[in-house]
Amino acid sequence: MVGIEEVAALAGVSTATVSRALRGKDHVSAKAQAKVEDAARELGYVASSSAATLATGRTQNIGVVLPRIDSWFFSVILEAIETELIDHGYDLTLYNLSGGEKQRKKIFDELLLRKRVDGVLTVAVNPTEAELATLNRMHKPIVGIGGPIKGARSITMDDVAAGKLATEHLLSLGHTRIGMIRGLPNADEEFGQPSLRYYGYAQAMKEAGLTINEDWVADCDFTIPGAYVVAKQLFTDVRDAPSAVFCASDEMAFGAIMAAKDLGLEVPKDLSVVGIDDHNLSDFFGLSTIAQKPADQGRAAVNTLLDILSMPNPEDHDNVEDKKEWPVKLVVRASTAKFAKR
Amino acid sequence: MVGIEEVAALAGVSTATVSRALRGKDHVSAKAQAKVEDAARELGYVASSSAATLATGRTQNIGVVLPRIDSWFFSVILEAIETELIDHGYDLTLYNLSGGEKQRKKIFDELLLRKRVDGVLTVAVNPTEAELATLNRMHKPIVGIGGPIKGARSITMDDVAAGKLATEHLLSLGHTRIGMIRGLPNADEEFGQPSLRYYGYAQAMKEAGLTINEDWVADCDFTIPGAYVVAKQLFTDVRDAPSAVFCASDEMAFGAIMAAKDLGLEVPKDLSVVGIDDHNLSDFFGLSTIAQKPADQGRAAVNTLLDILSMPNPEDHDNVEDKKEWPVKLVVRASTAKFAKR
DNA sequence: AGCCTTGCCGCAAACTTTTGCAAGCTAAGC
DNA sequence: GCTTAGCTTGCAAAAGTTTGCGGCAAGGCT
Repeated sequence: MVGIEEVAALAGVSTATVSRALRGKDHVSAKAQAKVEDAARELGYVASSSAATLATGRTQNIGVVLPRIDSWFFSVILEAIETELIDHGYDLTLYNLSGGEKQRKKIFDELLLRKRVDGVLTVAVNPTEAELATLNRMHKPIVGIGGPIKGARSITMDDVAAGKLATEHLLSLGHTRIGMIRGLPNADEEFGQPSLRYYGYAQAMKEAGLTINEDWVADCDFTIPGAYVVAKQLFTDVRDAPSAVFCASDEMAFGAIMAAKDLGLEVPKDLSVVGIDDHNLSDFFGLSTIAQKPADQGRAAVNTLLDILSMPNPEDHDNVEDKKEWPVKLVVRASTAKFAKR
Repeated sequence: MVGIEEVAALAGVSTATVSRALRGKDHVSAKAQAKVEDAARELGYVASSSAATLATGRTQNIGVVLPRIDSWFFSVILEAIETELIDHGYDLTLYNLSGGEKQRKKIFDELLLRKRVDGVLTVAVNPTEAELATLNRMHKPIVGIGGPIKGARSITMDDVAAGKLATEHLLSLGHTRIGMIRGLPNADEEFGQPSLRYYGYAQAMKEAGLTINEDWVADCDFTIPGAYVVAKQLFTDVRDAPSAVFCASDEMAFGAIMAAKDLGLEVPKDLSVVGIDDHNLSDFFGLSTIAQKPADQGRAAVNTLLDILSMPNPEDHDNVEDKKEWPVKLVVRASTAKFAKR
């Protein structure tokens, strides 16, 4: 296995010069630089990251923790994070929490602390006080996406505002009989998005002087099939069905749209549907929705984390609360229309 | 930062004993074991993985390379791989190739070789000879999923057989006018699954004594919207439309089903549809399909890689070609039925 | 009682790189 | 021509763990 010494020998310089030349940090004469680079290429030398880490204390590696991967939001965000990290010369080690509580403990108590990562990015994960404390003790900065983290930096959209915006869109079209398919409170999300989005809905309804018909509000598990089932009930069960429905996620909106179609209802003539996400299939379904651009959120999170890491003195790394509101935007497509008496 | 020496001091033993006690490998007296564990817990000590790597040459870390993450197959497989690796005490560092050729070169030439990973897992990525050679030179074993790798181990389903099985299912139901929506040859897949699945279809048709109507074969980009568009054409354009269609992926089958519905066709009465994958939404759509169980494939790949790594002598690591066929299974649901004259 | 085996444990080398410090060299200025 | 400044380079220490080898103690056997 070829090490830095072989390269130094071949280039006729010391290992110190090799190290400096290859990283281009310090001043090295052009001649030496060239000799070293040639030698390194010839030998196929690439530095051992463990040795470098040991010497510098930096791993050039970020730990990313998320509850699951196999769903639209998480996979999109993960892909964006990965690409952004690579661009900045960082590796990504992945931890998904789908293995249960024991695995979570292992990840936070051991894996993240093995001096294997310089910092941590969490997505829709709410670290406990204890978890945050260990991270802090190790001076590992953390930034979260998809939910405010008490005592740390986070990038998160305003779920109440999003829910309100979606509902107001329906209101502005003249709808008054507006239902909602909301997420189950104990879904993966650890931050109560389900309730927050419902609050936004409730708030908008109240401000419009409308009361909420509880029969028009259904709980659902955030999946297409789940929404299909509750939507079918919602649109048939009650004598007086809603003329519009706000779904707490785009995938649930897809289920609702398909349910409506199967019931012979036309969207948006008979029923307006609005979601939250701007899923990559939303365009296909013609779904009006609140865009939250997870890929951009991921990139932004990477950049704030890397900013923190580039600060000169380590005590600055310590986690301080700083919640950055992520803007949301209404995207109007073909699933919403002016209310028309049936 | 607390190191092994502090623990040794507090426990009143040498660092050697601490190391041995904490990993439970060597024989350590029960008393010493307890003392060390207490001390470590008290100080919140956890070993530095870089130092351990430097000393042992093993990283306890696997590199996983895939073309994308934001699609069903890849995210499911990635999640399974991650969980399996954690269970075995390994970390996962993730490389996705969506950043283009330059990024790919960087990943294979630098990142994977920094002695940061013990082995490599690729999903639907076909390494070039050169890439394979560097890996080999570094004695990094590699195992691939989703396509045979020349000169390395791989786990892959038989795409021809899958296509044939799907088609034969339709044939066995009495269909003769069978179309196919196949994938575009230059999709992400680097192995030509599109053509392979088509060969299976063609073979089954030929063996049944049927000729293929080229008007009933359409190319598509493996997406739902894409399939929706071509399916609509397929079912209307020709005077004599097919009575059954085989889609090279489940997502394309979903698009086809929705297209049929929008055209007023009933599935399976007017049209039978079969796919490949067993996507998690296939049940919802009632889609008959060929299951390929990506999560199981991922776990199997992890285990063969870990088996290789646990071999005593390093020369055994060298990559040898060994293609393991992954079994596929027909899952019959509600989207296929006996052919009935319209 | 002495010897041998067995089981634990500690010493110190090894793994590979980075970096502070000091020294060497070159060129410029007086 | 000599001094000085500034750039370049090398020496060697340091980072934190693992592990082969040898020593030591205790217990069993003759």
